[in-house]
Amino acid sequence: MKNFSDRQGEIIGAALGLIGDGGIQSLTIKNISHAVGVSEPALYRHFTNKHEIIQSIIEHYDDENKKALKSIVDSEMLPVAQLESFYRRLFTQFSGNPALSITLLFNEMFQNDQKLLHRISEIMNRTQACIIHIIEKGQGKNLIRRDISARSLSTVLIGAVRLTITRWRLANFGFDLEKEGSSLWGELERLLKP
Amino acid sequence: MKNFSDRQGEIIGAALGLIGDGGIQSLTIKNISHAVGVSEPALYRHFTNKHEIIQSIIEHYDDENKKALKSIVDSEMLPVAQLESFYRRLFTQFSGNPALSITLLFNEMFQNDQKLLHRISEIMNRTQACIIHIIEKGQGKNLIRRDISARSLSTVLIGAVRLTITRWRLANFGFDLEKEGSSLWGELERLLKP
Amino acid sequence: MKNFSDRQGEIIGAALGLIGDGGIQSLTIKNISHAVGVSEPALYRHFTNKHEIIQSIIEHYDDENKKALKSIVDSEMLPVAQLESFYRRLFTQFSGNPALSITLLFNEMFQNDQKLLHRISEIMNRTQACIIHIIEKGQGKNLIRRDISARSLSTVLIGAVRLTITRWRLANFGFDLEKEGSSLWGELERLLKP
Amino acid sequence: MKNFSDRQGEIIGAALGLIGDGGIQSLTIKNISHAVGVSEPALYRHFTNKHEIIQSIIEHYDDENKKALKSIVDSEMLPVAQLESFYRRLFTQFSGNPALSITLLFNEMFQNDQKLLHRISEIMNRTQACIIHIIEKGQGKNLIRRDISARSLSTVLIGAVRLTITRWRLANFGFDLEKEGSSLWGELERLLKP
DNA sequence: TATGAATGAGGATTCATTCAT
DNA sequence: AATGAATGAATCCTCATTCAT
Repeated sequence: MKNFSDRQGEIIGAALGLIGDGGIQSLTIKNISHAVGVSEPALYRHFTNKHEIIQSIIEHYDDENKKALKSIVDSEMLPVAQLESFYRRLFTQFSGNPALSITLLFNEMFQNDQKLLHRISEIMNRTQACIIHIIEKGQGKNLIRRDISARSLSTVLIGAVRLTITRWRLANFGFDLEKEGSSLWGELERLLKP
Repeated sequence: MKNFSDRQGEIIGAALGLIGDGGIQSLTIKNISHAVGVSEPALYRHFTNKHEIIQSIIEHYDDENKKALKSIVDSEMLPVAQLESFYRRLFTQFSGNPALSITLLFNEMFQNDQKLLHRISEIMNRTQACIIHIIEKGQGKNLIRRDISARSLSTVLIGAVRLTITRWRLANFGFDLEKEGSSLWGELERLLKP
Repeated sequence: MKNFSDRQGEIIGAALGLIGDGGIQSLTIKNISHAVGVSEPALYRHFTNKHEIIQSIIEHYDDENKKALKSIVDSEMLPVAQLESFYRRLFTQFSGNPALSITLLFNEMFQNDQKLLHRISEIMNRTQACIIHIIEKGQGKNLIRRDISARSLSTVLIGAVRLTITRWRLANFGFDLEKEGSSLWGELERLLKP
Repeated sequence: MKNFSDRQGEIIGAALGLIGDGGIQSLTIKNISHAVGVSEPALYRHFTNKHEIIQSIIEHYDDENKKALKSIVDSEMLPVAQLESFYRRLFTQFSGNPALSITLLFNEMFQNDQKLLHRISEIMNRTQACIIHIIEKGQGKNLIRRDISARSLSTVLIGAVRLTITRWRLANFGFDLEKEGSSLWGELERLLKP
């Protein structure tokens, strides 16, 4: 859990915003420095590299993600409620900060950097492992159908979330993501029932 | 349905390969021309723009996609079999040509081009509309569960496919996509049952 | 007096038009070939070079100019009438074909080609020599003031013409050149009077 | 009245020199940067564009021109002396810095840029308006002939200057411009007399 | 901690020209 | 006589990065 300075936080925020608005193509040192309101060389006081900035974005996202997952898993809720909680958190979070939605898609962006790709893969796997764990608990208590593997159910769940958010982005954030997510959840819940 | 010349086809192929290997970042005129084996200016005989090359990639993908969808919808198969057919086609196709998998992810790549984004959105919507139509037929014949809307089921289905392929990419094409897809399908089928 | 083929004439015409519309910057092989309606390599059947095309434009202009001057000098008119005739011819000619006005300004365009520059200088000098000759005849007959050298008077005359046409170009051909020229001539005539 | 930094001044100077030597054709970013002694990208720290460089050349010229005109008009000299002063300033100035002579010919160079053309037109008109004003004052005091409009006289005057300088350029700066100008002025003065 | 100035490498694109057909 | 395809050289410009201050 790296600790970022204020300026570093600012920079990461600006970078996230830029990626959200215009894709990685618009993540240039010039754009970041403008967004932060400093000169270009100033960035090199806070990060050795453009690459380090990107890495930090991912680590930053990972931190937040880990915390949220932990708080859900550690809670006393029933498994299905935990899934719902996880599920709703995503939609609420993205609704409030559309730029964040880009994090879901990191894997497409850093194709030319094996190390980064590997890191992203790790993060995705950890999240899925967590979901699987919750589902298995639910299946153990017979609250979730057992005729389908926890793994497949997790794929269905996460896949549906990702696709919905992708469509939201493509629609230029033009529909109410939380409402859409809410109505979808009602159906997904039915899908999970034993 | 545009008709591409031989060279145009070659260029589109090379471009697809480059995107597949290194993301849009590596889709440069230089790289394309090297891949095709000609000089950079030569490309401008065949496309007026780099942008036109990108557009053509998308149109090319759209053509193939449309054909495949049509042949499935026009077939005599039962709805669930049609879904399976659509589903398997994707996995087989991508298995054979990993670079193609990039097409699923176009939406993440051309963030700074509203027109292109819109076109991609259109293509995605058409595909989903088609899936929904099949599911509704299945629901009409009581072959597919009716307690969940066709739309939600399509989201679940497509989302699961996309996520699986994404994971395959992230794993560096390191597992057998078709096998993974096959086992997932067995479970999805059970999910669809009334 | 070179003889140009039909196609060569067409090409020279197109080139003149292009220069007139957008300056030498727009005199490209591509633009010329488009204007003529043939492919780019086709031009090389008719001229060995882009340079030769430019040269031919100048020679073409020279031919026309020489003919006009000769017909005026050979006429029976009085010197002042000859001057007026020369003067009016320019304004009428340019009025009818604005693109032609560019010829007056050749000297500014081919700055990097000493040979061409020299040729243009020659043409200008010949024209002025001719005007001087006419003025001297007028001075001999006491029809034109003698307190100012024929050379200076020619400079005044030609300078006024050039400036007027330049201003017309700058005004985007937005005023009636012939009318403007006519009214100016009335005053110039008075200036020449003994 | 824009304020240029030292480097900007250097760049404008280099650009003027290049245009003077080889026309706009030789005004390339590469040439300018070489002339200044820096790399090509360095120019973009000081001007956002090649276009902005060109614009600045014109504004720079305009500044100098305005100042000179003002000092002449504000002086106590008689109108004809003012004309002479204006007239001689041009010849002296150009004599000392042949590259500057190019400014007289800007109008021929930027044919494809309507905005720039308009600006040049403005500058020319202002200068002429100033000359006309002086002449009118002279006519009011009966120091300049009244049978010819001030406007026509200004055209004659400016036209003669421009033509002389053009010829000087064409002659490769091969004659003494100031002497030539001096002798011409003697005659022009006679032309102006009532 | 910050900046103004600079740069090498590389980006897309246009140019005049050549060559096989 | 004409063309489609190709190209080396040059165009303007942007990028991430460095360095002296």
